[in-house]
Amino acid sequence: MLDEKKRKLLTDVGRRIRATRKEQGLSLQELSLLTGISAPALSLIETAKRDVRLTTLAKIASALRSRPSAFLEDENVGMSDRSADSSDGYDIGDYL
Amino acid sequence: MLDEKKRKLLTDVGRRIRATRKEQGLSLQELSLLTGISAPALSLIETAKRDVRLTTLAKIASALRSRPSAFLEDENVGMSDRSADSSDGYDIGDYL
DNA sequence: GCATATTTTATCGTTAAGGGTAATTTTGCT
DNA sequence: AGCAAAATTACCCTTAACGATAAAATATGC
Repeated sequence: MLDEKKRKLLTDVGRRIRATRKEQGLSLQELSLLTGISAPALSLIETAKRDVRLTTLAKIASALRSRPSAFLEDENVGMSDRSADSSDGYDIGDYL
Repeated sequence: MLDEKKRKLLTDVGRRIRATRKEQGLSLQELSLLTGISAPALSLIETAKRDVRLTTLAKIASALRSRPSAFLEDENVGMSDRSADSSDGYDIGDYL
């Protein structure tokens, strides 16, 4: 799974996390110490190879003194109506 | 895990999801069809018994024609024990 | 160039997310 | 009150997140 939309979401989040971490001059190891999340796991998250859980995102946001929603801010408001096919669910608006 | 802070985060998110769903007059089954997420799973999420993944949150947000960050809007910054080097501004101590 | 730090990747193990189903509880409505 | 719809809970199952470690790749500096 990890189709196009999911990829984009995770890519965006990962990119923002990395940008924030870099801004603060932190290495993955240092962020690992701050969050309790292993450096390899952080790498996977930042490179969009892992579908992070909410509490994990919260830990990262916290360590970076930010908010979880700060990494999610895209203004893709659901535009279309929602009639899904329910095969694998989703997509409704195709948010992009 | 699932300590106090995580609980609060998940409780907040679940409460907001439920509120949004109710506003739109949807049952868990209906939302299940829209999202592809099973009704039991949705129930667990809304009642803060499950640590939802990002893409799952995105599916729900999409079905509710909302944004993932809409469910996360909290002002809790920093549960961290990060030494305050405040390179960027706000240093809220921690939330809760 | 070489040495070093940082990051990525690869395994392995544990734990939990998520679907499915069924049973149970709760809510709503007449 | 009862009945139906909705929601919760409890299983089982598969898959993936996450930590740990080590190894490999990729910067970064000397």
